[in-house]
Amino acid sequence: MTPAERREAAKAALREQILDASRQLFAEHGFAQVTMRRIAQEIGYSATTIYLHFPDKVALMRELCTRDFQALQQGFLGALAVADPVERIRAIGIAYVRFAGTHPHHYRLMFMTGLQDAEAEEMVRESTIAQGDPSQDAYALLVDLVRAAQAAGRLRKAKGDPHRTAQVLWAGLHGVIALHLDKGNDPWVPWRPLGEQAGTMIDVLLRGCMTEGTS
Amino acid sequence: MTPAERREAAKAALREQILDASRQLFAEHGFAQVTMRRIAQEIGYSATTIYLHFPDKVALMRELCTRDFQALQQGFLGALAVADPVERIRAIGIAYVRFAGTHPHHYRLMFMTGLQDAEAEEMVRESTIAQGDPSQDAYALLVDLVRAAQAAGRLRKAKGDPHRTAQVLWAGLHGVIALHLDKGNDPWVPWRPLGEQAGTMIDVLLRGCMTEGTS
DNA sequence: TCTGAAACTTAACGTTGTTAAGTATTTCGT
DNA sequence: ACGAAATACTTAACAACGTTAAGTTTCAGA
Repeated sequence: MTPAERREAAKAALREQILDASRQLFAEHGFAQVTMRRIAQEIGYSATTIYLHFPDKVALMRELCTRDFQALQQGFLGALAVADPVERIRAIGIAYVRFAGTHPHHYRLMFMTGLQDAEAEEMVRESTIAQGDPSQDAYALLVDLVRAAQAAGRLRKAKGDPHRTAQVLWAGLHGVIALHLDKGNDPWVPWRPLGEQAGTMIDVLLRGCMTEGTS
Repeated sequence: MTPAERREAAKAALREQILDASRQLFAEHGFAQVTMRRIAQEIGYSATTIYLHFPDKVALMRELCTRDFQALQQGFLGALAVADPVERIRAIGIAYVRFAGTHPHHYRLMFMTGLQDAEAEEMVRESTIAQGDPSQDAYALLVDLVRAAQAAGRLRKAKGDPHRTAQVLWAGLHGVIALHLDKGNDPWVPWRPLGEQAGTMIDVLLRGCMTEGTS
């Protein structure tokens, strides 16, 4: 291994170390509560070293998000084995909620962080995920499943647009999760456990989207 | 008017001025983007003056939230005129989404701000709104409407718990709104306009909750 | 008119993300 | 193997933030 390679490998390793420390800290305390200096302390370097590997704190978060999208995608793979088109969608939904319940801070990072418009565009452009490819793009996968269920005559064709149905399904589950994370401890409302509430949501959504008498 | 009264009136007026300036700035730029110094500049006082009227920035936000809850409640009043139990729920939902679309930053402040557990408890305890009274508590109102629709045989009784159905309806709409606010500019997903998407959501949710053949 | 409290301001603290400048350390051409 | 240049990393610092302490003005009540 030439010295140049060795140097580059060490650099990549440190970059990975930064990502690992950040992931753990963000997951434990939340994005805003974690400072650059705290991350630096965790890896035994000074805070400014992080800026040799990432342009700023948001970029660090973005990289974690991109990777976590892929982890979420992995969680979907098991659900794809289900044969029935509607039950397959239900299984995907349950996997989605399970991910959110297991990694609440990751979920918040990925879906509840209002990044600016420019950042969002940049994120898509820079991303290594192939948009539209169902094996890599979770949203495209959901649209595909909806399309299949509609083709099988199990789901209604909402104005011929599978996106409409896919987005309703996604938004419904997101609503349950988001309220749970943001207001779950609000004593004003008698919340039920996340899994239970999400189960009810999936039931209602699917029933609302299904054709008559095919359940 | 005694001088003491005059002083107290002036103090209350300034307090109101702070609230007005904060509301407008928060609504335009968002909570985190507005600084205490910026608010102070707007009202022509120094930043520390605000602390003579509010303990901290979060308390300022809380006061605005409490008032906005009441404004939202007002928006519901018109919808209550609808006779049909199910259509009344639909009208309430539309009013809710309209509020979110008209005051996105207010909505974010009210429903997408993860306040700490202690703060949430304190907020309920300090609140002047009577919890459980449908004329003041929007959630209690929704539960009441669900109960009525169930009693009329139009909505299914989900395990005998109206909270379950109410929370599903709320979470569904919240999901549409939250995704719209946080990810609405994400070019990854072909989003539809908020009103349209929310309309689809209400249709699906109500259909999923209704008893057979009563639409 | 004097006194004391209330209203308000300036100065400052500690913390944040981030940048500038400086110091080792290491690689590479000769 | 030695000096130059690039690389890795650190310390010091900046501007901005929420917030607190201390000081100054204003003004009602005796």
